[in-house]
Amino acid sequence: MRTVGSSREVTWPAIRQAGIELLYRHGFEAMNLRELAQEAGLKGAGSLYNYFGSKEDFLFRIMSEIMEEILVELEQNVGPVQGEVERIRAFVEFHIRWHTTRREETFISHMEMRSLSPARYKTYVALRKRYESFVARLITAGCKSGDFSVPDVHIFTQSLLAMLTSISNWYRVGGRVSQKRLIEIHQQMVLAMLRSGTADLD
Amino acid sequence: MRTVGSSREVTWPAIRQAGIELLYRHGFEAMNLRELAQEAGLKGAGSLYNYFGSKEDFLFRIMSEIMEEILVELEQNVGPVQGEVERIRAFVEFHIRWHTTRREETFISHMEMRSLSPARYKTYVALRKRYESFVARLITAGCKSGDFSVPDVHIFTQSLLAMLTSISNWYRVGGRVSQKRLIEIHQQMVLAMLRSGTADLD
Amino acid sequence: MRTVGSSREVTWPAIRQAGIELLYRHGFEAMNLRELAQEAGLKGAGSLYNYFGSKEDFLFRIMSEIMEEILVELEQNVGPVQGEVERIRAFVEFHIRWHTTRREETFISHMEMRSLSPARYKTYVALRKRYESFVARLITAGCKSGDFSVPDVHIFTQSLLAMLTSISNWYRVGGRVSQKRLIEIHQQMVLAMLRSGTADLD
Amino acid sequence: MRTVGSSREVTWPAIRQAGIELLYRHGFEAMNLRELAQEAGLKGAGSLYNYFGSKEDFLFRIMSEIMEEILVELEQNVGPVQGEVERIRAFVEFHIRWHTTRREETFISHMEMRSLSPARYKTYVALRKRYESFVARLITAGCKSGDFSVPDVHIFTQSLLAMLTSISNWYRVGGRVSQKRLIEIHQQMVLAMLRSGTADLD
DNA sequence: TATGAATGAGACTTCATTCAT
DNA sequence: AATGAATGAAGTCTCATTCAT
Repeated sequence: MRTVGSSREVTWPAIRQAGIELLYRHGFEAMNLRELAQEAGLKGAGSLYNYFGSKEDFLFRIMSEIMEEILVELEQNVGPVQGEVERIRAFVEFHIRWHTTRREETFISHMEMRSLSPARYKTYVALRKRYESFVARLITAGCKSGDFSVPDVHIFTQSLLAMLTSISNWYRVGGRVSQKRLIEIHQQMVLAMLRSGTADLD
Repeated sequence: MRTVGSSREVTWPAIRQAGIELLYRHGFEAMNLRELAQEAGLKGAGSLYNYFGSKEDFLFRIMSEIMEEILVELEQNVGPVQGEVERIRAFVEFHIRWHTTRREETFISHMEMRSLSPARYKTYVALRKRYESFVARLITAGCKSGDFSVPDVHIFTQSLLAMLTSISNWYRVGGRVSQKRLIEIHQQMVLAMLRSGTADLD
Repeated sequence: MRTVGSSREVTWPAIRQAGIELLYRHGFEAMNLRELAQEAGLKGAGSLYNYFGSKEDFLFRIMSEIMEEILVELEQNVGPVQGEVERIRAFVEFHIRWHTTRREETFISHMEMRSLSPARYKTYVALRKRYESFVARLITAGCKSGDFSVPDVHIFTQSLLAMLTSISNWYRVGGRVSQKRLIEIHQQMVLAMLRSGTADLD
Repeated sequence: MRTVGSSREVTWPAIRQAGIELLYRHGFEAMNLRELAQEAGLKGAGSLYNYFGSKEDFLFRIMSEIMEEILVELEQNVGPVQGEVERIRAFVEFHIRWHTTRREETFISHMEMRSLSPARYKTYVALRKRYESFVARLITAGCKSGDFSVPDVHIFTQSLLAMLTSISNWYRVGGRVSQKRLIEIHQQMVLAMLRSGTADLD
């Protein structure tokens, strides 16, 4: 007898949530589907195959959903803001907020790319590039408007994202620094960096 | 028939080199000892156990050796330099140089921590902390001397290292940007960041 | 393609039977799970892990089931008999019959105790003690009733059981001596022993 | 550099002693040569092969030496005694004394026969048969002289030896019963058994 | 005769995946 | 859509044995 109410709309979210937890704790290679099934409330790993075609397919779905979600939220949070300085401030806030609130997802997104098959890797990288491009365009715009001045937009974008994303590695809710202050500090640092040199607008 | 002259002084370095390569390509969980043995010039995986007690012990040795090496080189390259500004410039250069030259080691050091047992994890983190402390002390000194001014030394250190380390993710020798220019750009960026706010000298 | 109808009720008995055979022929350390799987009608040793958690757990289950079985049969065969002399005769018959009919089980039960983990060893010894206690109580009762007279009940019990159990080492069905005669001879010997000295009824 | 004084006359006894200990503790299949080497004061298992040709050969040597020793002592202790009743008393004393004093050797001799190759098994069984024959002849002589009367000399011999040997399983020096009393009790029990029925002198 | 290291075989165990029910 | 069981492949690790030094 199966649990009442089990169905696609109930089971997949349970798998998804358990999956993120397990991917975060053990990593893709080290996690196993038996445990995933159990944590998702299923008795046997076989049932999972009603929801994905293979373990790697599962990983890809999790990672894609996360990426799509952040893209939607990025647009919602930063899209409407006017003025390059305000936009970059909004971006820093959004990025830090997301990556500290959803540490597990952040971690997975970065760590598990290597476990994707070449085809899915490409697809995923394309998705992620849309995020990076958003930032790169923002900076380029700021350079054109004269608000920013950086030596190399691409390098800058990479370094900026690495710096902001890395916060999730050490930040703990309820720690020495509040999220609000964390954001302020980084807004300040980023703006300083954004005036560090001559832009090349290639 | 075994290779003449094979012995501890020859075999361990071979294992180490092959190990770094495999850890980089596949990750700890996905790599396997048969392949490691083969790439190290051994016929069977069993022979490896003359050099470590378990797969995880192998990982720990590799990671520790890398960390110890970088600590020695850090001291050699930055230790003698005088003046905080020059020291930070030397550090940026050293860090970028090491992490772009030894991309595989860098990658491993960051990705595979999670595969260490709790005890070894602790030991390794302590080793790594010595590197971070070096940088934190440098920045603190600069703040005291008035050369630098940052909102929070600890946060700054973390973000700085993440930014610089991340270069190894995308930098390719022979790419659009020379190593020399890469270093200059980041020295400039870092110095800008280092004047981004009021220091707290806790 | 797997055999239709295979399921827990079919497979475990097959494993059990094959297991007893292999434990008898090779001993616990020398037997291997590949062969066990094959003899039980399974393709790979991995399948066995649906039925036990480890090789040692397998041993424990086999040994426990045997012990539980003999305890049930002891009760059925000797329990109802009245009068100490008749009871001891019934016991000798039952013990010899069981141990010569089920030589493999007997052998395993004695030889493989050493391969149990300390915890399981303890559990198993407790089970076995129930058998020994049954005999010890029988002899004690006989001493009290004046039918028997032995120097030391505990020592006597141990030696008696060793003697009777050892029959399975050399007895072969269809040999020089019939099972019936074997039983008679030992009943006679045991009764002689049971009148060999002054009882201590501690 | 090897330990001074290491030589055949020193090393083999060390191996022998360590071997008996390990065979007793772990059993033949479960013991391993690395540990044996170490406990014998050698650094590597390779050295052992100066003293035996294979692990099984090692086992055979240990077991044979033990058997030969007990045969010599049997002759020394029981051979000179006159009169069947006195001889059987002497035998019971000797057997119990040997098997309780040298518990490890006793245990090994019984448990590890199964690990011998067929050829060595045969050789070893022949050796052991000499011991059993000694006892069988003693009983036969007693039956002829009218001192004893047993239903079946062969069965009796087997059961007698099993009973006496089993003492080593539970007897502990310093326990409830002294060795002296243990011997007396069994002498009494054995003599009772020896008058339990009509001898067949086949 | 001892040592250190290599070999090769094999062991237990785990796991993604499949499939009848 | 879930379950229980089987499959097959692979992985880590152990160990007797060999051999150059």
